[in-house]
Amino acid sequence: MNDPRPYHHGDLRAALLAAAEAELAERGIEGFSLRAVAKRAGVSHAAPAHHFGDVTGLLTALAAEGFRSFLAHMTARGTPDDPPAQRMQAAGLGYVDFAQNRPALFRLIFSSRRPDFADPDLCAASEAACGHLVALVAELGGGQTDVLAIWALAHGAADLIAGGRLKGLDKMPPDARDAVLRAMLARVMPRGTGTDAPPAATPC
Amino acid sequence: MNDPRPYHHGDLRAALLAAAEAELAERGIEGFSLRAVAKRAGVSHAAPAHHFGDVTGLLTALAAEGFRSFLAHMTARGTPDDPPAQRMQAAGLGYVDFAQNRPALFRLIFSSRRPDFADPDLCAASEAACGHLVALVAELGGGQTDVLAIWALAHGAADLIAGGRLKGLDKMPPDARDAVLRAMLARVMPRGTGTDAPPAATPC
DNA sequence: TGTACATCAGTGAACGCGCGTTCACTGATGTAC
DNA sequence: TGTACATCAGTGAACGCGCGTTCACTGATGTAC
Repeated sequence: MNDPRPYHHGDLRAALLAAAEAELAERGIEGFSLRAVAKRAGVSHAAPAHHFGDVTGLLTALAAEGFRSFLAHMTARGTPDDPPAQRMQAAGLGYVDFAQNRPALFRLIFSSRRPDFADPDLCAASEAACGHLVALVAELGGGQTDVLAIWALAHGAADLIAGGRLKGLDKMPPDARDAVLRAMLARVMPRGTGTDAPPAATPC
Repeated sequence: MNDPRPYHHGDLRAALLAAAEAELAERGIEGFSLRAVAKRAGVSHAAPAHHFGDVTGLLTALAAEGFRSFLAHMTARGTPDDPPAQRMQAAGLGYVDFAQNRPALFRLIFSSRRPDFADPDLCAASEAACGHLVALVAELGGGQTDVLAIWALAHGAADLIAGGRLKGLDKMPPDARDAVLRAMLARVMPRGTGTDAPPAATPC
C-alpha cells in the first residue's frame, strides 16, 4: 500500500533533523521552535521527544551532523595523497562550500549556544573536524600568523556567504568562484619560510 | 536628594540600550527578551514601550548604535590624513577591535534578523559604515580579489573573536595582538599591481 | 511666588499566545511458541 | 501458519510558564498666567 501517512514514519529521526535544518534556514536560530519542526515534518509536536528527548537534544544532534558535514566538505576537494599545500587549499574551499551549501548548520555550529557542546558525540564530531585543520597546518609548517590568516580568511568568506552578504560571489559560476577563492587563499598560504611561533590559538 | 529610585529615570532610553546589549552578551540573541532587559534596567516590563514601541524597535535602535560604533572603531586607529594603505590597515584593526569590544553588537548587526534593517536610521548608519570601507578600497585601487580578501580576513578574525574562539589572540597584550593582526592584514593588502576586475560584491 | 493644568514617563494588572514538556493512550511491528 | 504478547513509535489533550503587548492609572515635570 502507498498510504501517504502511515502511522509509523520509517525514518522520523532523519526527517526531523532535515526539518530542523530547514527551519533554521528559514527563521534563524532566534525563531526556532520544536513545534514548528514537528509540523514541518508532518508529525505531532510530541513526536520528537521519542528521538531526541528535548529541544537541546535535537539541536545537539543536528550540530554533530553539522560538524561531520563540515569535515566531509573540507576533505571532498582532494585526496589524502595530495601534497599538504593542495589539501590546505582544498580545505579552505570546502570550508566555504559548507557555508554556502548548509548555511544554517554553519551558523549553528559556529554562532549558537543552544546545542550542548559538552555532549560526547558532538564533542567528537567537533574535534574530528578541527583536528583536520590543525593537522594540515602542522604539516605545512606554518606559524601562528599563517594559521590565523588562513583560518580567518576562510572563516570570514564562509560567514559572509552564510549571511548572504556576498551575493556577487555565490552567484558566480562555480569555476569562476573557485578561482577567486583560490586567489584569495593563495595570499595567505604559508611560504615555507619557517615558523614564527607555535600557534597560540587553536580552532576548537 | 539622592533617591536611588526616582520615579523618572533620567535617561532610560540609553539605560535600556545598555541593558539590551548586556543581555545579548549574556544570553545571545536566541535567549533575548524584552522583559529581561527591563528587569536588568530596573524598570517595569512595560516601560520600554514608551521609548521603542516594541521589541523590534529596541533591537533596531541598538543595531543602529552598533553600526555607528562600528564605523567609529574603524576610523579610531588613524586620521583622515594618513595614506590610504595605512587607513585600510587601521580599518581592519578597528573592525576587529569592534568585535572584541562589543561582540554582542557585532553579532546583532552581522548575524541577526531581528532588527528592522529597512528602518531609515538603521539603514543610514549601515551605509555610513560600509561606505567607509568601500571608499577605502576604491582609493587603494584594488580589484575584486583584493577587496574580498581584505574583507574576509578582517571579518573572519572579528567573528572568531566575537565567538570567543581566538582565546590566544584576545588575551595577548594589545601591542602583540596588533602586530599579529597587522602581519595578517599585510598578506592581503593590494600591492598596487592594478585591478583585476571591478568589485562584484559590496559590503552592504 | 503661587496655582492650575497639560504633558510626559513609568507602573502594575491583565490579556492572549506559543512554547516545551508530560502523560495515558493507541496503532503498528516483530518475535516466541 | 496462527496466536499471544512485548516493544516501539506516534497521538492528542493537558499543564504551567514566560513572553509581548495593552491599558487605565499615577507620579513627576514643566509651563502659562
